Amino acid sequence: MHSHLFIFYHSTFIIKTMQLHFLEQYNQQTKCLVALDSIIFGFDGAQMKLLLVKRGVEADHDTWSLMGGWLQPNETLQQAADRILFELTGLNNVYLEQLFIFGDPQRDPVQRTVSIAYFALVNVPDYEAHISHTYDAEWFPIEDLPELLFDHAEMVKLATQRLRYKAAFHPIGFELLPEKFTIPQLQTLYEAIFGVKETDDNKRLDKRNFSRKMLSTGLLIKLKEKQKGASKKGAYLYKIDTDRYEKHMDSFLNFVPNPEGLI
Amino acid sequence: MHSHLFIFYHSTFIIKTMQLHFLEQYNQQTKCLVALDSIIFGFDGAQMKLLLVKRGVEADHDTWSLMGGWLQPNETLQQAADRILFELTGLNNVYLEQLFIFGDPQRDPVQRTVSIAYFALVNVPDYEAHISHTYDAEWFPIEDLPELLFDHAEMVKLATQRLRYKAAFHPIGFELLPEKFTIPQLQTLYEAIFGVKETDDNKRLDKRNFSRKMLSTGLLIKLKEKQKGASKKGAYLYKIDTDRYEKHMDSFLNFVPNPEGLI
DNA sequence: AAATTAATTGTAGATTTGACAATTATTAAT
DNA sequence: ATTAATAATTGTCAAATCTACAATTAATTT
Repeated sequence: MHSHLFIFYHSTFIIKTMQLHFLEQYNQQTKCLVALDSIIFGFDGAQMKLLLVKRGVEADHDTWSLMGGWLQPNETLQQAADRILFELTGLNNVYLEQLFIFGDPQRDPVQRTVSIAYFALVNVPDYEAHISHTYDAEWFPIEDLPELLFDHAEMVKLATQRLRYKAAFHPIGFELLPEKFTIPQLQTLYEAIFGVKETDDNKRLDKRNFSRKMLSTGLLIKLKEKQKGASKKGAYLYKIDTDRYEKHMDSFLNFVPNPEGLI
Repeated sequence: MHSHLFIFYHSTFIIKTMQLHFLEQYNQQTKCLVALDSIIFGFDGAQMKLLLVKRGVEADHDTWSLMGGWLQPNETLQQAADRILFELTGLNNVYLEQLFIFGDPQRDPVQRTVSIAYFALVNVPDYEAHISHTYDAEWFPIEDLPELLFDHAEMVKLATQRLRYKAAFHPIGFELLPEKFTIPQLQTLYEAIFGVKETDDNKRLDKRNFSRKMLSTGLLIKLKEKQKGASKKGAYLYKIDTDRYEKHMDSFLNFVPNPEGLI
């Protein structure tokens, strides 16, 4: 069995014939439905969450699903992912990053479908009210997910790995926090990303080392305000230096000791 | 405009009706051709190369292409990528890693196609004779590529970035070398990955530091043999500790000083 | 025997890491 | 008003790693 390219190159037919064959080759090929499924991670200040919608289809009654939909004829993949997320949640201007393409022949029992998985990080409180009143998406603790549609659980697993990998070497996750945040909040986020519970005292990161490393990136701008209420002393608020962040996204620091074990 | 999931959840039709709508939804969706294109990097001891085939189609006469073909009905994406590479080159047992999916509506002028890009690393001399005598694929220096089909140049660019990123933090690229190799060969490979020419004396990596770092991974097994011919003294040959390599693929060491600038 | 070539190996200062606890600012309680 | 309680902030030191630097070694060629 040879691929079309191979056949073409060996072809000695005249141009017209080749062109015919050419189009035939295109038409003979099986076509697939192309879905886009987005894994939306959220952080509420303590826990990592995942945004899901309920798919009320008979075959998959009561099954929760990632933010999914179909690719339309005249949009790019990125546009499709953005549009679908907006339609399902009202979320806009979320940076969706391509994760992986899932295309097992049996992954969708109805019809052969390849699914392009995207993932994104958002701050839960910023959107919670909006989402829950208007749409049917809900946040679930990442530690306690319901059964998911098709291979969506596998997608979540891979996205979690990718998130941990990135977090271990890059200062990321600021999208998961409010615009103004404290260093302890940022540390709690990092611990949540790596599945360290607040009670796991021995697994928590060292405050001194974390703070030192994070500040050494030069990406955080210290504000004069302090966070009120969360603690008696109050922690200084920081915001991110957006310009520097864009440029130094790929600056590399091990934020997690011995990441080999964690990833 | 609402996605199918959204519509379903709001539907109050009875089950039968829903099921009808459900299938209709599937059928209404546009289907795409799904292509797989593989970027095959090679190394001949001095230069990074890219494996291309000539696509003899009228519309793209004399245009070189990545190793591409169509997804067949009953194969996984990985199987399809493996099969296509085998059909075009005879190469077998090559580790193809998923890179990205390209799906611009206009990327294929004939018909809407999404293309899943894979990339792989192979040792040129191991396969050169085989490939060039039997198939129509050819190696090109990465620095001097011909015009490529569709968005294949973009794919190559992204694959190069990914390769550099990985090489900067992981001991990789052994697939690009013969089974037995020397440290200087490995260093030349690393320099080639980052586009450092042998004449760029100031950009070359430091021999002492590179050797120390690479050996500190514990992945290299020193053999008693020396490489003959390449130099008067002769360099010791090494092989890779495959078991350790599989386990420690993700061990992290900066192999390139200041990688931020390079990636 | 000498010259040539490329491989191999070493070191010292600077930087970063990781493992450790004391101090400080604020609020709540007495 | 004083004290207790809570969580934030900050510091140090030894070990490991990084970087920038050049001399020595093993073989071949002259």
